[in-house]
Amino acid sequence: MEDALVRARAELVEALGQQSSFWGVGKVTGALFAVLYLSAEPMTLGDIADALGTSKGNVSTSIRALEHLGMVRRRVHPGDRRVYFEAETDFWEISRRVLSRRQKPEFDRSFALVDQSLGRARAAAPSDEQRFVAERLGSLKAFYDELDGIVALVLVIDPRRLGRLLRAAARVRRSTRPSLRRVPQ
Amino acid sequence: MEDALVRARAELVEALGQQSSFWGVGKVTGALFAVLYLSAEPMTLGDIADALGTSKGNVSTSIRALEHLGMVRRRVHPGDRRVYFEAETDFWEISRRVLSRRQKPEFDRSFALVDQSLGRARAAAPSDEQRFVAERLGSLKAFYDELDGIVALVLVIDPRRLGRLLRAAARVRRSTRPSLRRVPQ
DNA sequence: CCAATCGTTCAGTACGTTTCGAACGTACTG
DNA sequence: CAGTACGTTCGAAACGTACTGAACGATTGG
Repeated sequence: MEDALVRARAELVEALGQQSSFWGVGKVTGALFAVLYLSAEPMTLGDIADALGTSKGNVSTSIRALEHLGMVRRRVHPGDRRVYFEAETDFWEISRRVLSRRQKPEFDRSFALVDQSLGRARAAAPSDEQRFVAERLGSLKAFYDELDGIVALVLVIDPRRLGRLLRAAARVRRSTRPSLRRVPQ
Repeated sequence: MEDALVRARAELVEALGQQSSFWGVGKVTGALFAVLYLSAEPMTLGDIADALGTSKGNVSTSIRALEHLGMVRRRVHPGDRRVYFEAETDFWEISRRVLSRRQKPEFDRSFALVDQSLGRARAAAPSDEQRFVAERLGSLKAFYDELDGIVALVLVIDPRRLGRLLRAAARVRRSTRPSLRRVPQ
């Protein structure tokens, strides 16, 4: 029965719709991507609106967000004034872009604030209180520094290399500290 | 002037309050943690409410969320019926817990849905359409698989080892493909 | 040049989430 | 046994965000 395909589609649409907040986008936006991703042919804005059961206006707005994240491409056929949309299929590339365009700036802002706060605390008049606050802020900054380095690296490194690297690291760790191996349920 | 310390505190409170949504908690919750983190002594619920300029009820709710994430500990002194709260200071430990208790389950649910969807698509009656959908879902699942492996690893691995590892990987990459080195602004 | 079709915009609205604050239960004090 | 000092709970309000639907400009074909 062809019905199975329909259900498969519907389920992915729901799945991506649900975890849309993870990417930092609206529910419709996630579902929209799912629809495009599972469509063999590029779709027009009206097609998508129908498939999602929502308004064209909504789709227009959502799709712009996806374009901005590099998750959707726009394609125009000569002699056809409709605009066709199709999904980007390289998820590692998508992740990189989402990370760098959405998460990273936010992270950087926060980082700068912590830095500034630390500077202020260090400049304050010496006291037990001052030393305590400065030390805590120092620890926090150190953490942010490391995290920042990791994120920056993930943005540059090849995902397959990353996978291999981590697997290798895991092997070393397992053989070093076997007590931490996961207990089979 | 002692004022600098006060401002340093206020700035961190604001910083963590702002990026609170990153951890998946409310604004007050992030600010609350900042207050506790910069307090030399453990604080009672009333203290915190005063410091934040919010209600005790609000703090009570928020602090429970932080406890559940392992970001705050509760401590009772014998002969004092007040409850004191103090911040967890090991951020790597915190990250691990937040990741495993909040992000991971959500991720797993989504993962299962994709898996199920793929199963359904593969079971559907063969056709061009069916092959296309099955292939796309297969790619998505492969991506999720890799991602899942990475997350699982990060949850187990020692952060310092991770940092060293990534730095090493970056060095290799830089020397291999110097053209990708970042252009100094 | 008109009608139809397409994507975009925006003000209004519906919805979910966060926050407040009063009421409550409990445990200690005198 | 009051009275007080806690932390908790919960309904109501405030708030922000996502969505709707009509109006609009642009483009194309008749």
